[in-house]
Amino acid sequence: MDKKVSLKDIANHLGVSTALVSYALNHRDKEARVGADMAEKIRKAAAELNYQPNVIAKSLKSGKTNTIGLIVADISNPFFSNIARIIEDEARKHGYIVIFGSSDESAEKSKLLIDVLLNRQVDAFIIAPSEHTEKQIRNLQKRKVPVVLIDRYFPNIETDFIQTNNFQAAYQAVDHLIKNRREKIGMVAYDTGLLHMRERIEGYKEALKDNGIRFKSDWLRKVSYQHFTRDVELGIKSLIEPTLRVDGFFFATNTIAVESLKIINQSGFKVPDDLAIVSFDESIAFDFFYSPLTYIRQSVEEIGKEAVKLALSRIADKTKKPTSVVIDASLVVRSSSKGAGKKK
Amino acid sequence: MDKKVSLKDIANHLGVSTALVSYALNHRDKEARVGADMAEKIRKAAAELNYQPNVIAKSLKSGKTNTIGLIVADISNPFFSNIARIIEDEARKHGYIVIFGSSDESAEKSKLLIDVLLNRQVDAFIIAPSEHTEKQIRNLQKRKVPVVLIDRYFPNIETDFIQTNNFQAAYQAVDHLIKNRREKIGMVAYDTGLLHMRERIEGYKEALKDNGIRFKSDWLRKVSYQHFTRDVELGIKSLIEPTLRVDGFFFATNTIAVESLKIINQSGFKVPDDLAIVSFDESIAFDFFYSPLTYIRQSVEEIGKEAVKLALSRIADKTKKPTSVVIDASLVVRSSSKGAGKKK
DNA sequence: TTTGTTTTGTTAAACGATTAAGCAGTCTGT
DNA sequence: ACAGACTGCTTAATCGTTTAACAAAACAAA
Repeated sequence: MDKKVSLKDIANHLGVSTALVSYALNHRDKEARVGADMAEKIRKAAAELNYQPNVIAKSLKSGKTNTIGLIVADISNPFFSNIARIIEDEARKHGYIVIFGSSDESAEKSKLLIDVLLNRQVDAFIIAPSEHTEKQIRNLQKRKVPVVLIDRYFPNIETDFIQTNNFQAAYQAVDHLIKNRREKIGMVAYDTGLLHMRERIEGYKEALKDNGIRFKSDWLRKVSYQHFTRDVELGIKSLIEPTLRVDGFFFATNTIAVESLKIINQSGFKVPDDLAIVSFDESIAFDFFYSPLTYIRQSVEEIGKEAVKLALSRIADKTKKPTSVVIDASLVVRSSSKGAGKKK
Repeated sequence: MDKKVSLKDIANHLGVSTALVSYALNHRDKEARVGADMAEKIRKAAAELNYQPNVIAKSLKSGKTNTIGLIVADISNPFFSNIARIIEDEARKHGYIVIFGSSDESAEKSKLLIDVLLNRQVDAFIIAPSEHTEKQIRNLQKRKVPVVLIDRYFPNIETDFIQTNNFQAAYQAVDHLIKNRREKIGMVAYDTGLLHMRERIEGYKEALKDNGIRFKSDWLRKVSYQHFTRDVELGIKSLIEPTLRVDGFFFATNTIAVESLKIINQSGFKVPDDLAIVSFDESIAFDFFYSPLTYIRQSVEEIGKEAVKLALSRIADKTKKPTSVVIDASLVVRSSSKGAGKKK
């Protein structure tokens, strides 16, 4: 009961060929014309010997590993680990397992990860792509490796992707702030060319415009991944200074929001009276902020499930036209964005 | 530049045997006595053709997959996703990748996962074991599959494991509460036989005892995974009722704490004046609770790194005596446990 | 000129499965 | 009685590597 038993072991044990054993265990009795009693005998022996097929060998033969490679910015970020969990469950339902890697928003790390996973012959990639990784994605496509992008996408690459309707969500959030009587709304976003971020910014601007508020470029603060803490602090502080003195904030992600809230907490300004706040994404922190945050809820459930679905259908048909799925987000209104001034 | 190029392709391209190519690319020039210029030629060709070895084939031959299987209760739980991130980085440094699975604290799911990963021929497991999975762990050991347990362990199984010193940490936490003039301290823990939980409870009791406080069994509330929300609510509510009216809480995990804080928030009791609080683990929520929580900080960094280290060393030597690593946790004191009553 | 020693390759088996093709027997129908 | 179909199983190639064992040629030593 020590070394693993192989097909050959079963074959020897019964004095038959490995071919027969393979057919029987794969329930190919009919096509392969395996005798009924022999099939039974083989399956019984397999069970007795506790035979477990060697998936590696299977993969080598079939060229399929039943493995999905998942690349996100950081698996320890709740947004991604939540998606990872959904993807894991969904993948296993279909007999796939998930290998993951964190790119830290770095194109080089991303490339390394893709190479590693490619060598592992993953059947498909699910990627939340970092900036400047277009070439990597294109390369995968050229090699006919199924790729599904999540959370972000590249407009000039035809890929399967699934994404929240960032424009709509941002628009809705900012519109909500304005409807709650805020007029000077600051936004803190990541300094990246990635489209999802640009869409959020566009939604913000459009909502201002449609409400007759002229966008001031000082209201938009872009923070870098490298100097995140510093940039957020500087950004928030300058936005609440008398010169600008915004009365509302729209945060482009939960990480930005969490960091910003710390600064706001130190500032003495009160939410929502002095400052109204809406953030993208969720965070358990939002629930415990003294004025629970209004936030944009992306359906990680749907993103994850759809991502696996797209991946599997592309594995099944590599030539089909790319599908893009855009899902609407919902605004969860809580106290941080309550109306200010006169009107209740 | 489409289909992947194999050793054979390079061999054909140069008109040599695959063996030679293999030797050259593995830099076995010396042992295999490959001509210096030929070796050069082969390596150049490989680079030109962008040869990437097929890891699956390698694995089949070598019996090694350079893969670590990670099984935790839930990858979307920050505690585990943080560990996962460390393990991922650490594993990749050594040429390993990580496949993960979430067991949801269920022994059946755990068994399924182990079987799946076993079939994938993972070189080692890193597992945060669920209750009633002793047999599964023993089985792996019997089959000589390297296993490292993290976060929890089984006292009657000799395994490599790495764990926080739960007793010490809990003792320290509760002792701290008492030193801050709390005398009726409630504890909410998971209802599980797993030793890590029992150790936390023991630490709690011992701290009470050493401080001359007689433990009342009503103070200890065990909540099930299945009826988590309900159990927590009932537990907290009964503990703050006049009959018991505890003046301090010790929460056994961050999940319990987060859920409990919600109830406490509704209760009207104030932290730390009416109730002092210390929790195990971290949570971003703790930072934003109006009275930031004092908590026990486990070093996920150390747990993750050590887990990989133990796994690799066991892969290298399967017969060595199991190593157990116990790391001390540190108490991060903040306002939620500030002294009550007279004494500042 | 043999015999040995190096040097530089090649051959072929192996890892553990899958699967097309082949080969005896046994039936069936006319 | 004999072609053809069917049954039940085996052979052997294959996936992409690795590696032990062998071989051929060049060269040195006797």
